[in-house]
Amino acid sequence: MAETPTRGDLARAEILDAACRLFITQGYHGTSMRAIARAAGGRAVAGLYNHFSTKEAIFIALIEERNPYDEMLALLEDVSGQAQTAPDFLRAALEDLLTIMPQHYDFLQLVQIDLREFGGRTLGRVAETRVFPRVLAVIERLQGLPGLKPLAPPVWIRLVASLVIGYVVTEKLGFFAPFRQYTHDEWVTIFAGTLLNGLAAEGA
Amino acid sequence: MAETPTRGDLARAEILDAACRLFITQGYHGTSMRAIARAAGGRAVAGLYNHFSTKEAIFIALIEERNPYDEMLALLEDVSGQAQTAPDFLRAALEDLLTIMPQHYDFLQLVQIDLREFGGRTLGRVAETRVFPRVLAVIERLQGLPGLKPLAPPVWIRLVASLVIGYVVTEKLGFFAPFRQYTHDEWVTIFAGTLLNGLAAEGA
DNA sequence: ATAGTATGTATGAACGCTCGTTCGTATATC
DNA sequence: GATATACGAACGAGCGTTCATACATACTAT
Repeated sequence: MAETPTRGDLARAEILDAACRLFITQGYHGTSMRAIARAAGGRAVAGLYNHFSTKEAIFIALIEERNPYDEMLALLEDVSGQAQTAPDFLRAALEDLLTIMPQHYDFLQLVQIDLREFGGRTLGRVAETRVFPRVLAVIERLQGLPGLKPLAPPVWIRLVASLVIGYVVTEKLGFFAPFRQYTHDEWVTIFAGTLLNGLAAEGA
Repeated sequence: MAETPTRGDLARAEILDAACRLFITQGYHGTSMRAIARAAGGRAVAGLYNHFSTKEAIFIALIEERNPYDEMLALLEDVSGQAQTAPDFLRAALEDLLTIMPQHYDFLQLVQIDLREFGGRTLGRVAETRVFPRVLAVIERLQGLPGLKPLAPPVWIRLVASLVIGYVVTEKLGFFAPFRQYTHDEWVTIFAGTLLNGLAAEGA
């Protein structure tokens, strides 16, 4: 395996790269096949159809082949196996996810496009078959750890998802705020530090 | 004032309602003028141009006329005037924002569309002139309150924004999770309760 | 009160353009 | 010579927008 890529493989990848860039900045319906062809090395439109049967097939390929779920789930499972208390788990998981997330910014944008313009159909297929089962297993293990308030398990996945998604979206919104951008370390401080410890320790 | 609305006013509002609905579910470029006309009482396309000069003008009108900034800023300023400590402020502000936010779900969706398909131009104009000055004033007042960790002021607006946005987006994502939806009270418990108090009190 | 008129609001048909896709064919690659 | 990949040209369909025109409403002059 790891065969040397054929000319077609390279073309396919170049098309996916270009399409991803355009989908993210213009949306799916705002991106034309001609624009993709132009951005993928100035090709002709017709050539795209040697690699993808339709425009939607390009989008589906991006969601299915370029998602970070395997990497993220592996880390989550690793953390869940090591943490001794629920707060430990949450803090470690946040640290890991906040590290991985920015490396897959493109995919998160694609997710939002799928939600907006396809009602989430594309992501839904991937999540239901490949992601949720493993997340549920992690939550189950988490149930046995001390330091967990009596909240239903889904709260945890939503809590983490909310923080991480908020982090990413806010970074984007930050464009409008006349403030400097914050570093990764500052974000970890804010979420896992200030939020979980400092504030409440001093609060009412 | 408060004149009785003319036939044109009613038509205009009906068009905006229909356009908002379609933009949210299909995106800006995924929504056609004909689809808007059809959804706005089965009108003819040409009639839309008696009320809006272009398709983009409809979107701009939605962002400019149907944003909740005045209401939200008034509440934020009210809370900031009453709170005696920074944690008090954060908790009260969260409670208020989580109450208001779901009532303006549509607008938050429009914001995301503007970010995606227009690079945020539309929202940017509104935010810079009408929103940021007032937010900065609140942050300034907050600086004088006890219980505030030595973080730069922008952290606070980002923190709140992150939580609120995450909450809204996660509610949307919840569609894919095989869990029940959570009530407003449960969310307040999770954010202002568990997050700020319970967890850290039991954590390391 | 009535007739006439200006104004606001609606319409169907059409224009030029771009869209996603297909076709026939040419050029690489093996 | 077979197969994979590329191309230019063309298709029908749908797009945003405009135009000429008709109906509804409100105001003015009689």
